[in-house]
Amino acid sequence: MAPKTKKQTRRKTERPAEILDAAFEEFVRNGYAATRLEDVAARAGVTKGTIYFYFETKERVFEEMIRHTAQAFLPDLEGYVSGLKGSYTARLRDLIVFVYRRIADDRVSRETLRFLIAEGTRFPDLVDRHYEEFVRPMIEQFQNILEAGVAAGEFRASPATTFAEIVMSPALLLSLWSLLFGSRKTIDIADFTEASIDLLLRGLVLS
Amino acid sequence: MAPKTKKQTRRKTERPAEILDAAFEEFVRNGYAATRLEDVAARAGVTKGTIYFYFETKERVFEEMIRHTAQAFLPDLEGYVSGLKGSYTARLRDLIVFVYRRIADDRVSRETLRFLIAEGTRFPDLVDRHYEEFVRPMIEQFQNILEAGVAAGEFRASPATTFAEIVMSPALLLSLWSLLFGSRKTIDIADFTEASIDLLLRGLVLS
Amino acid sequence: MAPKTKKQTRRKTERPAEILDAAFEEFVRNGYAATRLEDVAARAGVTKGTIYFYFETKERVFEEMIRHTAQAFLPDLEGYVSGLKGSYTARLRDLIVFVYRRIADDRVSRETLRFLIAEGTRFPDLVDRHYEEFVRPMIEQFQNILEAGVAAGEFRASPATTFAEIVMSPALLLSLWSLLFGSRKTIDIADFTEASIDLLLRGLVLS
Amino acid sequence: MAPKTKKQTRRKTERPAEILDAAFEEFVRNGYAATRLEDVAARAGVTKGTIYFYFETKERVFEEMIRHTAQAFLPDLEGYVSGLKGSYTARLRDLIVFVYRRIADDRVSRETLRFLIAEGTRFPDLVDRHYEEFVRPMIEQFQNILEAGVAAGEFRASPATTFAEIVMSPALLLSLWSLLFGSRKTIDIADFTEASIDLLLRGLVLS
DNA sequence: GATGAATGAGGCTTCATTCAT
DNA sequence: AATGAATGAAGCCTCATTCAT
Repeated sequence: MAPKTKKQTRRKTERPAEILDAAFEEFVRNGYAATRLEDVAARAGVTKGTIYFYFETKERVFEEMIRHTAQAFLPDLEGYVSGLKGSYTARLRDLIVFVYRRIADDRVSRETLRFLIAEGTRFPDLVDRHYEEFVRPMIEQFQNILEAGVAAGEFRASPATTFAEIVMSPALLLSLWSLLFGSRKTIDIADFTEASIDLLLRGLVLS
Repeated sequence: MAPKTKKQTRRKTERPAEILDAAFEEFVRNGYAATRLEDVAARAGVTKGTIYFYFETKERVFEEMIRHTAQAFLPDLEGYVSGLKGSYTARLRDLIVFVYRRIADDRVSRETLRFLIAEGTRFPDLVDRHYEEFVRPMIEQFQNILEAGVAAGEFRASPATTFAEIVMSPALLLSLWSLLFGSRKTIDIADFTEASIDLLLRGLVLS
Repeated sequence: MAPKTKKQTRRKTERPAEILDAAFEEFVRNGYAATRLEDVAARAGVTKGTIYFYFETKERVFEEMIRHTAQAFLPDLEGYVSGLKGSYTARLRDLIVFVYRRIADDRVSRETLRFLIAEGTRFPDLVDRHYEEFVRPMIEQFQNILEAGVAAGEFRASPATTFAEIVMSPALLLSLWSLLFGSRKTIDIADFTEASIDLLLRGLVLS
Repeated sequence: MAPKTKKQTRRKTERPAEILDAAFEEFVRNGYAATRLEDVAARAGVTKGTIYFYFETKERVFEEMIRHTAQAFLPDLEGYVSGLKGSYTARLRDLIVFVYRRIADDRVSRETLRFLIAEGTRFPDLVDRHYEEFVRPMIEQFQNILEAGVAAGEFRASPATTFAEIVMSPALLLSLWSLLFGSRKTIDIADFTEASIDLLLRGLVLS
């Protein structure tokens, strides 16, 4: 096993990921239509042709890029949830902080949201896939805690406990705020999160 | 003034608006980059050249279209707010219903949000303009009610009263939901709104 | 009626034909695949874009080019045949000379045959169209004369009189010869035609 | 020599022929320009690189393919002719049947003709080579019989006896017919051949 | 001998924009 | 005001060819 073989093998294996990483950056910079595959190639350190060796079309690059950057959130989420302890109030608070950080703070998640909103009409399968792998699991986790909290007599059985989406909505606002205004107008994420949690728990928890 | 002249005059005056309406539909259908000015022209019942008589570039058409469709929200909002009566709780509830309908239910607002998210990087002025004309006034109105409610001893002086954006976040979620999933996955807007209001007021109002 | 208007109108009308004429020359020079539309444009004195204003694709240019160059043979043939006089032997001879000249001598017909052979698999409709407009009428005219000649007792009722195609075959050989060998190997068309006619009539005519 | 070695050796020797056979099929299917060497490779069960081990360029593959498929006609022809017996009329008839079958009936000959017509301008050497190895020998054989028949007093000394090509022309028509119309329009080869022979001999043979 | 990853020139096609009428 | 023919820059994609392994 000469190192040479190893190097090339690694190359062949890593190339697609390198290309998709470069694609992410270029698509972020210019949007789907205004991005030239040649620039993606240049950023990845290859030439146009190489991209077409791994991906059939520009659309395919985009789709795979979304898939690529979206990987491995589910395990994180489930791992985190299974580690939650304490009262349901505490668990809800912790999960909110965890999820808000992911949605509002993480550049990749944020820009992926932009892609899905901007190009979702052209790539409905991507959106649905994202729903299954991101949105639904997240909502279900919140739902679980809400229902368990209600069952445990910790939370009030309000209509809001059937709309776990509500709990996520301030995080979405933060994400959109960042997408729209970038650094021109900022919201203090920590304070905003705290305020949201405060409001939420006051509305939920039985006094 | 023969009727012909009159009609033609009206035509001349309406042309730009007709073009912008057509542009809105085409940009919705395809997104900014994938929309061809020729299709806009066809939909408006004119030819490409005519568009260039009224607008300098495709970018200009897009910008004017955003302005055009966004007009006349401010007066509505201020008119509505000035008509609010009763307790601050009641006023807040009424304003939320009014605003949610606008943000979540109105196709034009929704698609404008998509445009701003998708193309905001390319048109930061548009976004900022929108902030001034939509987002800030809305937030201020909520802020006013929240502060007045606190001052009146109706609302708790929670951190949330300094983040009026939170109040709008469920509406944004509804809007995004619709942009992403269209008719594939729906949330009952009325129920969702009620649940949001319920949660919010429980969190805010002093018992 | 300013001459300017006239000029432009004429332009608009003539452009397609000019492009197709240029296309014929370029396709002859390089074949279908190796011809660049840009060269066609240059030869026609326009730019690439103009071609796409009039024709959807390169394939369409090719198809229309074939149609364009093929026009107006049918009228010639029928006109010629209706003018034929004398014995059927004489008529047959005259028609052979007329048709051979067309098939073997005319560069456009010859190169069209090459196009059809080379690209016929890709454009079967073109081939079938050509059969209907060229081959079948020609055969029918020969068939008519052969049958009339037999009926009149001038020709022998041989199996060949049911295969009028045979009569055309020496012309095809001449055409192919020219397509294959160009000026490298030549056959004296007049002599060859005479020899063919001589052989044919000896085989057909009742002594 | 283990059987493995033997097999591999045989492989090595046969590879070029296998590639050329595959090339023939692909070139038939798509024409020269539209055929991708990768498809040739796939059909031959090798990879692109292998083709370049045996052939320098795509042009070379094409040229060699033509040579490869064209091999071994000359021996057949000469063998057949040397076996002919009987009157010159009978010999001519037999040779016509033999040659017609080859030209009109054999798929390889037919498609080779298509290649030569389609790409002959780009590969004049191929055409000339074909002339020397196919066309000229064939014509000479006919010429020989015609001249011998005239000398023997069997055939009339008509101008046609100096144009042996005429004798081959119905076969060419059959071949072209098949190339152009494939199975869409068919001519009964046997009947057509009989009719041609009948006509020809009536025109040639002294009564 | 054979592989297949990588290259890059080249062509088709699109479309924003211009301008003579 | 409006038309629509014409332009030409630009980008996607193909594929013959190379070469390290």
